[in-house]
Amino acid sequence: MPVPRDAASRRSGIPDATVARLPIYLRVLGAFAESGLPTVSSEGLAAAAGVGSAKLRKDLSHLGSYGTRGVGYDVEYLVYQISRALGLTQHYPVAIIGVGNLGHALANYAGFGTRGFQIAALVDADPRRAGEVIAGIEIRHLDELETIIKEHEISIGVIATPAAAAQDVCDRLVACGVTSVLNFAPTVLAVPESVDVRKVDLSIELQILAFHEQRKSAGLHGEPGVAVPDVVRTSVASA
Amino acid sequence: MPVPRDAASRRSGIPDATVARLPIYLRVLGAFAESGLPTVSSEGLAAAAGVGSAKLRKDLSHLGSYGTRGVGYDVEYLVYQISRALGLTQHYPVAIIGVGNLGHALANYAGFGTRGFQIAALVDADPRRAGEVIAGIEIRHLDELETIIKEHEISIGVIATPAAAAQDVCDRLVACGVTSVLNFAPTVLAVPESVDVRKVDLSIELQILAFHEQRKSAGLHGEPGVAVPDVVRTSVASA
DNA sequence: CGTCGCTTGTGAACAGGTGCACAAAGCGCT
DNA sequence: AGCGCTTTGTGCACCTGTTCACAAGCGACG
Ligand SMILES: NC(=O)c1ccc[n+]([C@@H]2O[C@H](COP(=O)([O-])OP(=O)(O)OC[C@H]3O[C@@H](n4cnc5c(N)ncnc54)[C@H](O)[C@@H]3O)[C@@H](O)[C@H]2O)c1
Ligand SMILES: NC(=O)c1ccc[n+]([C@@H]2O[C@H](COP(=O)([O-])OP(=O)(O)OC[C@H]3O[C@@H](n4cnc5c(N)ncnc54)[C@H](O)[C@@H]3O)[C@@H](O)[C@H]2O)c1
Repeated sequence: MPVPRDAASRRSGIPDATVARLPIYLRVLGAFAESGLPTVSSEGLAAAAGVGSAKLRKDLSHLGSYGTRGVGYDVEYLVYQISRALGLTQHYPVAIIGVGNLGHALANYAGFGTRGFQIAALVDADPRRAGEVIAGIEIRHLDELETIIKEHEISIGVIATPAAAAQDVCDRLVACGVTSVLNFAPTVLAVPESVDVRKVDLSIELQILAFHEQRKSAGLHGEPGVAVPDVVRTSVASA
Repeated sequence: MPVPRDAASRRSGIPDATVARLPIYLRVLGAFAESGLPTVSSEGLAAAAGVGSAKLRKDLSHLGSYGTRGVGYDVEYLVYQISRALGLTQHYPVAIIGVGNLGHALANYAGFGTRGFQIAALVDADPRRAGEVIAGIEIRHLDELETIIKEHEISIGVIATPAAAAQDVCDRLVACGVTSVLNFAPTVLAVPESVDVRKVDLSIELQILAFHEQRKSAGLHGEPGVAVPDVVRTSVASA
């Protein structure tokens, strides 16, 4: 029985690009709701979210036909529908592994819990850190990792360890049932296909910005649109 | 004079998707270089970077025809070429605005300076923070923002203030010449077209993971690929 | 020097995502 | 009820990016 639906539909019914934007809409809608606005047009919402209105309408159309022609979308109802589509009607406990500089900031981050996420565990390899309490959560030692993950039925792990430890930690998380990982360490993690990994990488972001900076300054004293000037293959190591 | 080159070429010669991956290749190549490996095949490099080998070859082909058929790519030379393409032969001073939990972590982050970036200034609105020294840099008060940016000729700004202050800070940065912004605050920033903004948003990442989590657990006790069940439009506010 | 095996670079097909433009649909006003 | 104004939802064309598959190129080896 061939089911030649397109790949996006086969997986979830909602395209990845849309899923990545839904949280932005959700946040903007939250602000609208607080200011008491009952409805928004696609135009208004799109402007606030920094996207085109057609794209926004197409995104929302994947969730269903909410919205009233001639009027717009009911803010509260749309918040509910997007939340439901994203799976935010459930609460997800998360564990943070590696409570150094970054891990501390994450643990203290208030915006964490606002949308259905709750820090259930903090884990670090350094025995001196064990026992320290941050934001009401006690740091536990790495030895207890498996116990803690299973005890709290954690399915989302946040890795904030040094790069060298990340793959190891990730393997252990996956082994005890974690199926989603948010990785702050600058490494490519290898995981089974059934596990989702997203990465947040500061230095990659900066390097992308640097690329565009270079483009801009090159344009100032040269032809716009010229290719990168080629260099003779000499003195490689000197640069 | 019509110049119907494709849009990617018109902008820079290198597609955006490729630019976003080059830093990953660069990091992996760095590891290879340290372990003394003289050359890599596209297969080997692709595996370490977590991409397909064809994609990697196409990416590299946008920089030029480095690489030797039957052999692979010279690791050191490729590092140099990618660095050059990304504009990392120059050094970029960056400013961090907002030195709270997150700002402190960023300022202490060693991996920052490793690839041509250097923290040139720390700025915070809280007068009690002014004078504090982190990683050898003194925190300055927000009032001095314009002076500092111009003094150091900073073109890349990192915003780590609360969301409410982000747009304001961004406007001021742009006004004194900053052309690239890395935004950690959960807000959509409005900027002129000539300015690049990239955002790092923890809660968006988590929400995307939550979406996939939901998909997985739905699959366990239902049909895979079913659409989201529709709900009657009642009791909107109750959820 | 010719041949063989390996790996690059790329044309071409494909897939996913975007933006335009408009018909369909609801609302309010007369 | 009818009309006109507004805004949604979507078909369609376009464009960017991915994947496949293979000819061309290079080194090694006999
Ligand atoms: N600090 C930043 O702003 C920043 C920015 C981007 C990326 N990162 C990355 O985030 C990671 C953490 O950065 P940081 O500045 O917090 O470093 P850090 O050295 O301050 O903290 C690392 C923590 O991880 C713990 N740890 C080490 N091995 C562990 C293991 N196997 N299991 C559990 N915990 C372990 C250490 O005890 C330490 O507390 C690094 O990979 C870094 O590259 C940091
Ligand atoms: N802490 C995290 O892990 C984390 C994660 C993701 C996103 N964020 C976001 O990053 C931002 C900072 O988070 P944080 O935890 O460091 O908050 P924080 O409250 O600890 O720090 C904010 C700092 O910004 C300063 N500030 C306020 N207004 C300012 C202004 N107009 N100009 C300059 N400085 C100003 C404050 O004095 C304070 O030092 C927030 O927008 C937060 O939502 C934080």
